[in-house]
Amino acid sequence: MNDHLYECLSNVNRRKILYCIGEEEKCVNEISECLDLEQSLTSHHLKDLYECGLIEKKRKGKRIYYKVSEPEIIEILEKGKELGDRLEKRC
Amino acid sequence: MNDHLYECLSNVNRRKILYCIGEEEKCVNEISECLDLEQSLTSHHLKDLYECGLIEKKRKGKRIYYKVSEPEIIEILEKGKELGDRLEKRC
DNA sequence: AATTCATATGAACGATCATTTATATGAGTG
DNA sequence: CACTCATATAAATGATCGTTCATATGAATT
Repeated sequence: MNDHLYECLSNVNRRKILYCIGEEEKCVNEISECLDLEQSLTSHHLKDLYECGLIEKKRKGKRIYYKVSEPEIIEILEKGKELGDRLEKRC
Repeated sequence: MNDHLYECLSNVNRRKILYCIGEEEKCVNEISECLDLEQSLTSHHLKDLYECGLIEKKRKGKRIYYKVSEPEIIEILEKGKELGDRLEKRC
């Protein structure tokens, strides 16, 4: 998984998580609810994102809060999304 | 495969192909040799890239030349690479 | 039209991935 | 200390992906 950024970004749920915590940090439950994903699945994806260095975590009491470590990733995602949309419309 | 750009970019050989034909258009054999990939594997990846809209093809005699359709993709790849490197060094 | 060169395609297979289920860890609370 | 809340992890499974091998297509050449 940790080979390259783009492998980590290839999964739509991981991209959604990045968008979701891009605005403000959130705990695992919030992310799960926000994206309607099972808690354990969210945890798995958070692990991948964390090992890739894309997100940071911080414990506050029982909860663990995650946030994007490099805000630039959101810009890259946006650029990719724009390009993707443009390519689709072409066909 | 055609769901989203990032799924197409997740494979390292496809990314290499994009870099390879980013500078100037090349035929399949040239791409194969350039990246040391089997011809059929190259063709498979070219098909994926083509269906994603990332590349264009043009026949000249026996050969088929491929080029990047949206040069912006190279910039996005570069940005991703820079970010990926930065994230790795952090650890 | 048969042959050759360039590329594409299809089937097969192992490898990796995404998801679910069940369970473990670990911090706070009564 | 027992309990519960929040999160993590491990095992299992089906799905998808990357690659290889064999073969097909299609254009040029003889």
